[in-house]
Amino acid sequence: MPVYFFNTMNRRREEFKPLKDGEAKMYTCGPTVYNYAHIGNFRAYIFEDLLRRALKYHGYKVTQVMNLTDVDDKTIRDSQAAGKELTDYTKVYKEAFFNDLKVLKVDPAEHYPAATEHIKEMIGLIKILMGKGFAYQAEDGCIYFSIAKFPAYGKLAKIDMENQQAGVRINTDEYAKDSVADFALWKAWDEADGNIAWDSPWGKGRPGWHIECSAMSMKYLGKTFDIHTGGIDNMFPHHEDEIAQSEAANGCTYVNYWLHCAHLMVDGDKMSKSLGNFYTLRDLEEKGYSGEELRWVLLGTHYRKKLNFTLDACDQARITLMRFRELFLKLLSVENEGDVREEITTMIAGHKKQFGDAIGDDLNISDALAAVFNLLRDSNREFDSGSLTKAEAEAILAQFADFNTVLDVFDLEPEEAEVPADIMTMAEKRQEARKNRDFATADALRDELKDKGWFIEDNPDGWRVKPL
RNA sequence: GGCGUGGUGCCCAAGUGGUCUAAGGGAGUGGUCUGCAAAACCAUUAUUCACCGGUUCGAAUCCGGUCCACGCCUCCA
Repeated sequence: MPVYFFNTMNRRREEFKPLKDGEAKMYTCGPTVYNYAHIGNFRAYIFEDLLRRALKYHGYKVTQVMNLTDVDDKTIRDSQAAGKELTDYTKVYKEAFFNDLKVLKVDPAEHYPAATEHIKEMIGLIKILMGKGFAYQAEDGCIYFSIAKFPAYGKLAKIDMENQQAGVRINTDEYAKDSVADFALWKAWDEADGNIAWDSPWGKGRPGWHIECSAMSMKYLGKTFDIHTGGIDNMFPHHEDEIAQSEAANGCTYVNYWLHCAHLMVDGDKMSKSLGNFYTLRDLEEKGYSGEELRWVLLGTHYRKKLNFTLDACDQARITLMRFRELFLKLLSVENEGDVREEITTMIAGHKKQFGDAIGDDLNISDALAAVFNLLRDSNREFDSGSLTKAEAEAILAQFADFNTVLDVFDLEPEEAEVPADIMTMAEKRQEARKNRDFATADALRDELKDKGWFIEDNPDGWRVKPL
């Protein structure tokens, strides 16, 4: 079954044709570890997780690289402000980042190269660019990439450099570069860098931001690879610069498919570090939301569409996931003997097909979730009819497990909550009252239990107590 | 100024030339069940897809124009 992606390079939905059959190599722009990542960052990481899981669902072997930017203006600035060594400072946020990924059930990438551990590769790449005449050393000692030497510059962002207004806030006089748009490959050391410096053929200094992605993707994925992902705002200039560096140095196509994820908004406003209106995962965990609930919210909007994040949506996610949980509990309780009826097999297969087609069609999550909800509804209906066999219930649960390899939001083996003895006693007293048709007492006890956080549910064949 | 995205029911949202009198979720309403609830299920809520014009046997889907909202061009996923 073919898989399709919307390729930003051509602004079209295209069939995915990997360089090597059955394998997908992807590179993802990772975090700059100078602070805790916020929920908007995680929107992107969850999109990339969905992408790799969708590829795997369709049988691809995935090799993903995600870089960690642990040296740049911000990490240097903030580590100095904190009075810490750079590596000690970034270590804290690296660890926090991996912990957050775990909470959100983001599958780990195959490689997480850190910029500071690949200085040698970056210098090597800059050497090639210098050798081929694409880069030059300016009077300030920095090495710049000369955009004028790379005519294809702007092909991803569809920017024609001739027509660009010189940025309103750029003071051209401050720069030693030949052209304002030229970007730094290597930054010569200055006092603000403190003790952060590496030796290079061009004097001591540190790499520019863009060069790390080109150098590290080349090392782990090759000169040309299948998929490059990132946030829409990284498209220009960062990804454009990556293309320029890599294609100038290697003389071949850098990436075949570019996938960009839209922004996350909070209550209708753009969220960003500079605006300061952001939630970290910690903030939301403190409010009592689980990783699965947040994952459900971040997963639910198609990646190319702006996602409006609200706490209301998180509350809703809890209720929705509870609906599934209730179904799983019901299915696990089925004991009827018997085979799996043909119609059940057909029903399950139909929903599986819808799900697979949807997730393979540029990650159409809405349609994929529709399939999941359709299975929920049909399963409930079958359960209610009372004819469901244990084998059928297991087949349905197996299908949810299959969906869960992509979604990873369900607990497929939920357990009934432990009910404290005093709560149980009250519930039993209520049943007694109901039996005697003393509904006033029964309802009073039900209200009292509700105040204590427990809910009594009467079923045709009994009753149960569950937490609110 | 340049580049780009989007406007689908009360809300979120899929669908991008015929099976669309438009999927799915939320909310509402009616019903089955229940002592009453809850849960679950059933029914119901867009002859219509921002607006105007065009192409076509046929358009939410293509083309042109208008209006509105938003993003990037500057560190940011």
